Amino acid sequence: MAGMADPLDTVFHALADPTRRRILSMLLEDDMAVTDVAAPFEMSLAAISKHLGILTRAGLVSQERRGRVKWCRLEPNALRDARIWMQSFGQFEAVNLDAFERFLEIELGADKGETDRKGG
Amino acid sequence: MAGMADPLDTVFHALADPTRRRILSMLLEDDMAVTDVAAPFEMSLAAISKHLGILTRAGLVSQERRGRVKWCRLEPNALRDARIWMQSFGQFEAVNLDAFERFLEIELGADKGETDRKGG
DNA sequence: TTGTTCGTCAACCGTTTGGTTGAATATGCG
DNA sequence: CGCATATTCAACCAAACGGTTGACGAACAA
Repeated sequence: MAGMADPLDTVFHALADPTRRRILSMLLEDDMAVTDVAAPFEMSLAAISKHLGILTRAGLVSQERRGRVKWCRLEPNALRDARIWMQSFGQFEAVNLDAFERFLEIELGADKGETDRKGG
Repeated sequence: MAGMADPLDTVFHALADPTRRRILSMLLEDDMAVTDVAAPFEMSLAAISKHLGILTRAGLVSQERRGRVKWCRLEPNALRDARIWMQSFGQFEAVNLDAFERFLEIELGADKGETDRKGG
C-alpha cells in the first residue's frame, strides 16, 4: 500500500483520536482483554478492535493471545521518540538531556512506591 | 459543525503529518512568511497555506499580517498539554512533577546559552 | 491606472478514516 | 458433538483528509 510512513506519523495519528487515548488511559491501570476494553464504549466491538489494531501498529500497545482471550498491554516506550521530538519545541529547549536523564534516574530510583499518582 | 474537539485531538492530529512537522522544524529556526515556508516543498502554496491553517488552529503557530506578508511564528507552548499528557505513559511514570518543574527551572536558569544541540 | 506579489477561497478529486453490520474463525465448555 | 464466547474479517458508508487548480482580494510599485 501507500508505503510505510515515518513512525512519528503513526504514533501521533494514533494519539489524535480521543477513543484511542481513552483506551491507553484504561490500559495504564491494567492489562485488559479486548472485550473488556470495549465495554465502557458506546460503539461496536469491531470498532474497538480496529482502534486496538491502530494502537498496536503504532507500537503503543502489545497484544498477547491466551486461549480465546487477547490481552492488551500498554507499551509506553513507543512514546519515547514522539516525546523526544516534541522536546525540541518545548520550553525545554535549553535543557541538557544528560542532566535530564540523571534527574529521571534519581526520581525513579528514589521512592518507587511513594508516589500515588493514579488520579483519573 | 462537528463541534469543537479536545485540544489534544487537534494538536496530535496536526503533528501527525510529516509536512507539518517539517514546517514546525523550519519555524524553529526563524519566523517566516507563508511564501518562504512553502518554497522548499514540492506542493502548491495553497496546500502549505492549509497546513499552516491547521497548525495555527492547533495553536502551534501564530500568524501576524504585516502589509502583504503574513509572518508565521512557532508557538511551542501549545505542545505543553500534549507533552504532559504523554508523560503519564512514559518511563517517567513515577516522576514527581513538582520535582520535574524544579529541575526545569534549574536547567533553564543555569546555562541558557551553553547548550548548542540543534541537530536536524 | 495597470501590473505584480502575497495569500486565501471555492470547487473539485481520489484516498483514508472511523464507524456500521453480518459472517467467519478460534477457543472453551457441557 | 453442539453451543456459547472472544475476536477478527469483509463489505459498505458518510465524512474528513491532503492535494490540485483557478479565481479572488489586498497591498505595494510603476
